[in-house]
Amino acid sequence: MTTPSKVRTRFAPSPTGFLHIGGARTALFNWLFARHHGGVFVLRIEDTDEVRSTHESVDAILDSLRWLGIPWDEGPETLEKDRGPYAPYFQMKRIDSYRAFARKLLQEGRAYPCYCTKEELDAMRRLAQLEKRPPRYDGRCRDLTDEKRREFEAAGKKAVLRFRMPDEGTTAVPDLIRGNVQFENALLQDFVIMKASEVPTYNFACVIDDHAMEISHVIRGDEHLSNTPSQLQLYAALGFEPPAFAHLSMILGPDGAKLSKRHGATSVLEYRDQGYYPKALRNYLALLGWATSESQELFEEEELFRKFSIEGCQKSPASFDPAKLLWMDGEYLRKLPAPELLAAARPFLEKAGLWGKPGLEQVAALEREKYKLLSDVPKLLDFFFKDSLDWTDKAQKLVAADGPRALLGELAAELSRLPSFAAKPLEEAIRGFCAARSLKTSQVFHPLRAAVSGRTEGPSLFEMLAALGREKVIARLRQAAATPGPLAR
RNA sequence: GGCGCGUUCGUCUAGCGGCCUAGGACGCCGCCCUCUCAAGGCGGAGAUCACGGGUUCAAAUCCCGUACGCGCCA
Repeated sequence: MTTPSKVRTRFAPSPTGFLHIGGARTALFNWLFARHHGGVFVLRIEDTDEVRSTHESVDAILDSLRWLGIPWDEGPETLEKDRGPYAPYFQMKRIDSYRAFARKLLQEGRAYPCYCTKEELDAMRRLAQLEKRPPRYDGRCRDLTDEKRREFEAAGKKAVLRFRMPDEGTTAVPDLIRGNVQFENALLQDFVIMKASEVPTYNFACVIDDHAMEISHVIRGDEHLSNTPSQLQLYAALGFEPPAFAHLSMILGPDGAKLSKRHGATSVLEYRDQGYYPKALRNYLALLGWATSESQELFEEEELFRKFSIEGCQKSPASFDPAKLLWMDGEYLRKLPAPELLAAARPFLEKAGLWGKPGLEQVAALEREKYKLLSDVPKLLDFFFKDSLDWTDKAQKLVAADGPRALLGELAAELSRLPSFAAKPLEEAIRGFCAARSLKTSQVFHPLRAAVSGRTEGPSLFEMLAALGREKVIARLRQAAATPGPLAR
C-alpha cells in the first residue's frame, strides 16, 4: 500500500441516535489511521435525514467520542477551524454546494429529473418481484422530452434527481482490505441524488463532501461496500479523483446478528454509565477486526498509533465479547495510580455518598486488584463507611452461632486494650488470641471478618481492621456478639 | 430475487506453500500462593483450519464448486 503524503480521514455519522459500538469502532480506526500517518481526522455530521436527525443525537455523538478519547482535528466545535477551508461540518449547512453540483450534472445530462410517484415505484417493485427480476428503477423518466417534463411540472409534480448510470461495463472498487471488487454497471440502478425537497441523498452528499474536504481515505463499515461503485461513478462524472477505500468488517452481537442499536447495551454512553474505563473500551474496540501479528492485547495510546495498519484489519465479521471487555477493564483499572482511579470513579463515589470521605484513598487501595468497573469502587468500599452493614447470608451464618459470638465478645475486649491499632500489632494480638485458646486461626479470622464487614470477602483482614479503626471495629464486634440469632438487616 | 462479502478453538485472533503434531488472549477447569475474595504463578480441556474437488513433492495458506452466514438494492 502506498503511503500518501497527506492523509485525511473522516468519520461521518448520521445524528439519528446514540453512537453505538460499531460507529465508535469506525471512528477509532479512522483516527488511528490518521495518527499513524501523521494525518488529519475529520468529524462530519451527515444530518440530511430531515425527519430523524436531532440535536440530542449530535450531542450524544460528540460526548461519546470525547469520553472515549477519540478527538477530532476538524469538525463541530473545533472553533478555530470553523472558518477554515473545509468548514462547515454539518451537511445541512452545505446544501448550496450539493445543489450546485446537482445542477451541473443535470446540465451535462448526467442526471435527470424523475417524476415517478411513490405508487408508481411501488408498482414497479412488485412487478419486478413477481417476474423474479431484481427490483430496480426501470429508467422510465430517463429520456423524457422537454415537453413531457413541462407537462409534469405544470401538473405540479415534484421531481427527484436521478444519476444516469452507464448501461454497460464494470466498475472496479479498489479496496484496501478486500482487494479489487468488481460490479457490473448494468446491475446498478439510476439512484436518486437529490430528493424532491432538494436535499441530497447520502450517496451524493458523501461524495461531494469527501472531495471538498480532501478526504484521502474513506474507512467505513462493510455495509457501504455495495454503495461504492455508484459513488465511484459519481466521482467520475464530476471529474473528482476518488479517495482510497477500506471497508471494515461488521461487528456482530453475541447472537451472530449485526450489532445494532436494537441490541440493547450498544450505546457508547451506556458503557460509560455502567462504569467502563474509556481507554479500556477503546483498546477493546481496536481489537475488533484488527490485530497485530503478535496478537498483542493491551496497547498504550502511542503504541496503537504506531502499530495500527489497514493490513491488520480482518475481512470477516467480529463478535462483541462482553467477558473480554470486562477483563480488559479490570486490567486497566489495576494499573491506574490510586488518585487517578478515584478521580475516574468520582461520579460513582458521589452517587454512593462516599466522595470526600476521610481515608477513602487508603481504603480504596486495599481492594485495588478487585475492581473490574469503576462502579465497583463504591460497591466494594461502602462497608468501611456505612453505619449499618449490608449483611450477606454467608456472613450472617458465620456469626450466628453462640460459639463465634462469644469469641467476638472476648476479642472486642482484648482489642480495645491494644496500644496500637496498626495492621502489624493487630495481627500479632489476634494470632496470640488464637494461640492462647488453641484455636485454628480460621475459627477466628472468618467470623471476625464477617462481624466487621458483613461479608466473607474483602481485603486483607488486618489491613482492613486498621483502616476501619478501633472505634468501628470494637462497636461492630460488640454488636455482633450481642445480637442473638440471625442479625437484622 | 440479483449482486457483493465472508467462513481457523465457545469468543477475539496469529497464520500470507514447507517453521503447524495450528501459536496467543478472553472465558472454562485444576493445582500453587493464602486470613476470605481477588490478583499472580503453573498446568489442562478446547479448532479433523465450513464442506467437496483440484494445483503442487508439499495447502489452513493458491484455484474451482457447494453449503451456510451477513450486507446492499426495494
